[in-house]
Amino acid sequence: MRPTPFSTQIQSWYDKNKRDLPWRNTNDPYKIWLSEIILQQTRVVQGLPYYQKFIDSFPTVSDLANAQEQEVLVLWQGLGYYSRARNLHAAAKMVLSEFDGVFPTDYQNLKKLKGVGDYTASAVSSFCAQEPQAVLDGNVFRVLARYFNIDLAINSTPGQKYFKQLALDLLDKDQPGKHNQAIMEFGALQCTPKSPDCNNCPLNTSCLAIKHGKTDQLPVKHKAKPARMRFFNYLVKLDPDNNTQIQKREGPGIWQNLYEFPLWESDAAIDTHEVETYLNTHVTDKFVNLSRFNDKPKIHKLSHQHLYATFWILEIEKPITDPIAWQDLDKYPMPVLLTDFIKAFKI
DNA sequence: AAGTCGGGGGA
DNA sequence: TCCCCAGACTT
Repeated sequence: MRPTPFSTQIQSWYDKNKRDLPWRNTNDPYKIWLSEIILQQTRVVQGLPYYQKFIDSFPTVSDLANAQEQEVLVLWQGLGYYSRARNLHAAAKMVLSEFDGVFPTDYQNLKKLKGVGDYTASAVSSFCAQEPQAVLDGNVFRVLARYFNIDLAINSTPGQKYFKQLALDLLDKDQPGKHNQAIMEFGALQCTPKSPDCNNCPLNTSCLAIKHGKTDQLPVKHKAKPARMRFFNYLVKLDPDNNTQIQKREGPGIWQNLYEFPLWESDAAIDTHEVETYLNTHVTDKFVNLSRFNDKPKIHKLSHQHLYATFWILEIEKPITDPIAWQDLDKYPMPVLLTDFIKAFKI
């Protein structure tokens, strides 16, 4: 079957404008999958160094499966959405246990892997096995919404169904992998979210958003509810040997399986006196000095939470019972809020 | 169907 | 400041 004019033009644009990215120079489904997990909700420039680190540390899916989760999380540190890293590791183990170490390339089996949803299964199966599956990511939503002037919300159920069918109708079944990569690259480089370069676009004569002057209003997306505020008081203990104490964050919630200093979450900003009261009733270590590291709360913004963090330095009288040497902190995966503090704090 | 899960960067 | 980024999972 002949590709649609849309696909032909997109692929022609792709031939001239595609970036040279490392995961485009391989057919190894393990590497393709790894790149797709890293790139979920993540810009290429941000994900690129992480991809290289993972390939260097774990050249094969067996290497990844045999690692400790903590190693994987340390490598993932700073990239966010840490469930991706936990699921990545679990999926690698599944490949060994359920697929005899052979990474699947078909949609149905890919979808069984933890962390692999419709997008990633479509991407890997179309790239590696030329399976006729249409990808639907933020780029594709934007390109299709504009080119066909569709105002269904991309984060509504009717919108998802409509765009999925449209993407499938447009797919070049003979070259689904190239088609999918082309439309995503087109969205990333040409049909950008803000101020797209429509004057220099090969589709500008047939684009319905341009025709109706609605390019800057598409795609339509329902707004997220505003973030909630949280107040984190980190108790940074230092004993006479310059050892400190950290603990693993258990689920549910943010930063599962990452480490942090002992945390007191309060329902408002706290002053020194209130911290002293808290310490006297909740912390058994005797401290010889208490000081506040940051005068104003450090604001750390996540998608759905705004964290107001204060670091309290506690000089402890006796050696800590479960000590961590300060210089060993980098062996533990931690959120950026804490690695920034550790970087700034000099003993 | 709505909420949750990070962090960074562009305008 | 707001929005988006090669989405997936839970409730």
